[in-house]
Amino acid sequence: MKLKTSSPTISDVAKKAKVSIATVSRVINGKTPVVPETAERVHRAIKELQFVPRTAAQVLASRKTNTIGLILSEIGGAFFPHLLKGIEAETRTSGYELLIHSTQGAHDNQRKPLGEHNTDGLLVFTSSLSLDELGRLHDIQFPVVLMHQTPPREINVPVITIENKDGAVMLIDHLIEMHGRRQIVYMRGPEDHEDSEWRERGYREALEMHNIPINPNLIVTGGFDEEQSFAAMQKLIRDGIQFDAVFAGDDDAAIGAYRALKNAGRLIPDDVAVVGFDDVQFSRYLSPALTTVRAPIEEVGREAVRQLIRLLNGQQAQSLTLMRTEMIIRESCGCKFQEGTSLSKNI
Amino acid sequence: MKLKTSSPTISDVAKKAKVSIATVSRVINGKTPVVPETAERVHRAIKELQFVPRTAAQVLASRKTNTIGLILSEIGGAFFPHLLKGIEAETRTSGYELLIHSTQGAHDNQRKPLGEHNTDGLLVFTSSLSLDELGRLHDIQFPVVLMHQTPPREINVPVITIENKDGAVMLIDHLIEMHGRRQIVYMRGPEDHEDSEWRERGYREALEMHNIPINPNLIVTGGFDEEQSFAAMQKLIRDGIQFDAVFAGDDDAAIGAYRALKNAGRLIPDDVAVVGFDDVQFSRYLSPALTTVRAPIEEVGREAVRQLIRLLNGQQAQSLTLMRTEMIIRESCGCKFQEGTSLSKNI
DNA sequence: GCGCTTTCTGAAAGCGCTTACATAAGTATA
DNA sequence: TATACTTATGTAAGCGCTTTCAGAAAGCGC
Repeated sequence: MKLKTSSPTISDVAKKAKVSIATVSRVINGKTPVVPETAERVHRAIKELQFVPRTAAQVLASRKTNTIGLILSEIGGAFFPHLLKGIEAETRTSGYELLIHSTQGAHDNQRKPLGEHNTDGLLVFTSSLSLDELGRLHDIQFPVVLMHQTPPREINVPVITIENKDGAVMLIDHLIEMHGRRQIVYMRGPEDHEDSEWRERGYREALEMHNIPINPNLIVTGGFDEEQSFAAMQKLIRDGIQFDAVFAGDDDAAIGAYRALKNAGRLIPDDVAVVGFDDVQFSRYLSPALTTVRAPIEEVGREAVRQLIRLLNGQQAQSLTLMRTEMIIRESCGCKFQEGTSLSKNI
Repeated sequence: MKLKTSSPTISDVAKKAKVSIATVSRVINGKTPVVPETAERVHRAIKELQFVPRTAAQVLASRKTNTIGLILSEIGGAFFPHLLKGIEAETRTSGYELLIHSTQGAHDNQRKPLGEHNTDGLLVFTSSLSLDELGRLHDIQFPVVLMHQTPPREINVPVITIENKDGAVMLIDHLIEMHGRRQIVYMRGPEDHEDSEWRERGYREALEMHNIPINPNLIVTGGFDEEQSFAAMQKLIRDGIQFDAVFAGDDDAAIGAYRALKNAGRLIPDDVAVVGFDDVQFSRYLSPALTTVRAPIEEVGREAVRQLIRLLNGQQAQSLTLMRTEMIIRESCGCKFQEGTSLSKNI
C-alpha cells in the first residue's frame, strides 16, 4: 500500500506503463505516432492512476495556453447571456478554454488583465479595453478580435458588429411610412458607444430621406439604461417638448420610456409610438409588446471566436464582419394584432 | 537597437535592474521584504520592459493556479447573469481568476473538465457535475462548493441554496388566504431538480396546513421552461381539469402558462391566478405583472465564492447556507394596484 | 572590537510537462 | 549482405517562474 500525497505526474504514468515520459506525452497529445500496443499500456496506466496533466506545465512547455480571453465592461444586461452562449459554444467546439474578465466598476488596482501571459488571443466587447492596451497588444502582434467596436485607423484588428444603421433606418422608416409619425425622439446610448452612434446615424438618415428636419430637442441621452431613460423621458415631457414617437436606442431604454409615458398618462402607441433595439427576452412580454430590431448577438459571439481562431492559426481574418439585423414588428409602433397574440412567441 | 523576438522574462528584468531573478520575484509577489531602493529599480525595469509574468510559470512553480472554476449545465436562462455577476465580483475582489465551463449539450468527448489540474477550487451549479466526478474530487480533498444542490450524505461539501420551501409556502398561503383559491396547480421543474422538489414540498405543506387535499391531477411537469409548460397547461385545459390558480414552478414556466391561459380565453387573475418563482427581470413587465418569489441569486454566487475561499485558505466552511426568499406581490395573484403602476420598478 | 541576531539578496533546485535530437530496430534498396 | 531510409522510443534540455538555503551586510549589546 503506497501513499502518494499529491496527484500523479507524467512520470508516475511512465513508470507504470514502462515507457519514457516522452512517450506518455506523445500518446496524450496524439500528434506523434505510437505503436498501438504501447499506447494501450499508457492509456491503462493513465486510467488507473487517474492522471490528468497539469495545465500549467503543458502551457509552460508548449508555449500555448489553449485558452481564449473574453473582456467586457459589464456582466449582466439582458443580451449578455446570448453573447456568452455563442462564444462559449464556439470556443468549446474549437477545443479552447474560456477565461472571462469584466472591467466593471473601478479598474482594479493590481489585477493584471487578460493578455499574452495567460491567453492565446482575446475577444474584446465594446470599449472594455483601453486604447493603450489595445495598441500594445497590436504592437506585439497578439491576436485580438473586437466586437461592436471599430478600432482607430492604425490598429488593424478584425471587428464583428451588427447593422446598427440599417436597423435604425428600418425602424424610423416604419414609424414614418406606416404610422405617419414625424416628431421622433432618439434616446442615445452612453457616451462614445459605437452602437449608439450608428443608430443615431440611421435615425438622421431616415429623417433626411423623408425631408424631415432634425430637431435637436428630440435627441436626448438615455444611456441604454432603464433609469436614465426614464428620467430623460420625464424631462422631455415636463419641458413640454412635442413628439409622437420614441426610438429608445435599446430595449432597456424602451422600458424606461414606457414607464415615464404611462406615468404621464400618454398612451402607447396611440399618443406616442415606442421602438427599441436588440430584441431582448422581455421585449415581447411588454404591454404593448415592443417593436424592435433583432440583433444576432449569439452569432456575433460565434463569429468572433471563429475569426480569432483563424488568427491563432496564422490565417487571414475578415477585417470587418457586419451581421444583418431584422425588424421585429409588434405593437408598440402602432401595428395591430389580434387579441391575445402579444404573448405569443416571436411576435 | 536590440530586437527581442518574444516578450521579456523575469531574467531580462533582473538583468536590467541588476538584481537576481529571485529578487524580482520577491518584489512582484510582495511577500518578502525588499529594500525600497532595490524595489524601485525593479519596478522601473518592469515598467520599461512592459514585463508581465507568465501565469503558467507562476502556477507551475508555486503550485497554486489562483483561479476558481465555475461549472454549470447551461449558460443562458434569465437568472444566469445575476449568478455570474455575483460570482465574478466576489472572485475578483478576492484576487482570483474565473474559468467558466458549461456542460451544455452532449458531454464533450475528450475535453477535460475543470478540476485539480487547472483550478484551486470549483463552484458547481445544480447537477452539472457527475456524482462520480464529485466523489473523486471529494476523495482527493479538492475544494468544491455546490449551489442549489445537496450532495449525497457521504459527500460533505458546502452548499449554498435558497429557501425554496418557504417561498412556495408563502405563495400558496397567499393564494389561499388572500384570494380564496383552493384548486392550485403545481408545475414541476425538470426531473431531479432540487429546487423543484423543495418547491413542491412547500406546495404540499401549505395545502395540508389549510386542510386542502392534494389532487394529483393538479401536479404536472412544466420543466422550468416556457414551451414545456405551455404544452402542459394546454393539456390541463383540454383535459377539462378544474383549477383556479397555478404555481408555475418558476417564472419561465409562468410565461408558458400565461400564453396557454390567454389562448384559452381564461382571464388572469380573475379566472386563474398565476404565480411564479425567481423574479427574473421580465416578471414585472408581464401583463398582468407576475406575483413571484425573489431569490437572491447574485448573493448566492457571492456567498458560494466566499465559502470556497474559506476552503482554499484551509478554514472551515459553512456546510449549508440557506438564503432567504421574499414574496413579490404584483397582480397575477389577484392583488390590485392603481392603474399604471404595473411597470414601476419592483412592483 | 567581538560575537550575535536580524535583514536582505543570490544561487540553485525544482515545478511537470513538450520537443528537438539521438538511438535502436525494422524494412527496403542495391 | 552491406547501406540507406523509416519509424518508434528514449534522453535531456529547457519553458519561466517560486522558494529553500545559505551567505553577506548591517545593527546591537557588552
